[in-house]
Amino acid sequence: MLSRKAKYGLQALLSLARQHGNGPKLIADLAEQEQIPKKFLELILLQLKNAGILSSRKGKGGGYFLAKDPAQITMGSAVRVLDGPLAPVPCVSETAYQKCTECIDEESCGIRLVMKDVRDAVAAILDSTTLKEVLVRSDNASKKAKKVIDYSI
Amino acid sequence: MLSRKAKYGLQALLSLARQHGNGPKLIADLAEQEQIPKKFLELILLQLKNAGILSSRKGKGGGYFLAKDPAQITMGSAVRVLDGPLAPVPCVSETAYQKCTECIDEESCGIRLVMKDVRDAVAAILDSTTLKEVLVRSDNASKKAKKVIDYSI
DNA sequence: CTTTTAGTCTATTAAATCGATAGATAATAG
DNA sequence: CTATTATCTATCGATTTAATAGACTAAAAG
Repeated sequence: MLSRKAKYGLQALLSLARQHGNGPKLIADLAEQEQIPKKFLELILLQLKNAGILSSRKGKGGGYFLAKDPAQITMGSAVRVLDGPLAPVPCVSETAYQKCTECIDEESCGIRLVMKDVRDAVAAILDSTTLKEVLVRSDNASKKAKKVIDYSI
Repeated sequence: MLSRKAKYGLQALLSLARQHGNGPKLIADLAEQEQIPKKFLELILLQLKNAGILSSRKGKGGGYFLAKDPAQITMGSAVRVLDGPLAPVPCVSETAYQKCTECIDEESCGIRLVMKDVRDAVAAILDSTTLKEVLVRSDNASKKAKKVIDYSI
């Protein structure tokens, strides 16, 4: 399950991606537009900044902006920053592997075998999907919905 | 992330699947063999029973056993019982759909589009993997490991 | 060089969830 | 009836989550 924090973070990233190139955006504006508690959003943005996904400028004309191109930022990287590893169990995580304390034979653990498949499937999707792609897909979906309405007139 | 409860539950199910047909197994035995706190395991097994995955008998000669054949019980069904929906966000759940309160246009929500893919991928794996298959895969992995050892003698 | 602007840091809180435990109760076999 | 074994209800402490508060720092403007 995606935490509220991660969801807020993704919303903010997508909003920043949409206006990428038009200078920084204020936390306050972002909070209002996306309906996110401002103080909570501060922490989230800071975390994304510390992870190298966002950059910021202080003072007048300041705010937050993407540190890289929207096509260079994956959903997977953002989720990992905000919610931790994608793997359902630590013993199949590629980025934060941890051995099961009680598991005797990791190689033949059935749960592990299945959960490894799950992790790989999730990672394949999230690590290959960039903010740019999400915007495109979202726009296509809007357009499609609009078209349906147009036809119905 | 898989909860400890779900992990314990899957361990118990796999153990029961392995000796399916040989009568019921005591909670106490299961708890000891799988190194699970007995009282905690009671609740887990009960939950699986109420979901129709396990059956039980009280009194002497009693215990827990699978309600269906191991090839009829999927990992997905067990995880849903113990950890709830597979979907990372409720608005893409097939079994427990809930609308996002704040989301204006669900159809074009980028986060939703991606998370729907994630849900589908996870569900495709877990809903198609049965306890029986997990046992087979686990045995194959053990055999393979053993073979490596044999060769090395 | 002072004021305003806007991000940064540290701490705290309330509520929810998680993992686990305790003890009483109900059903079944012999 | 008695021993056995699952079932129910309640509770507990620890952790995590979501959110808030307030002081601090850096940059820009005048």
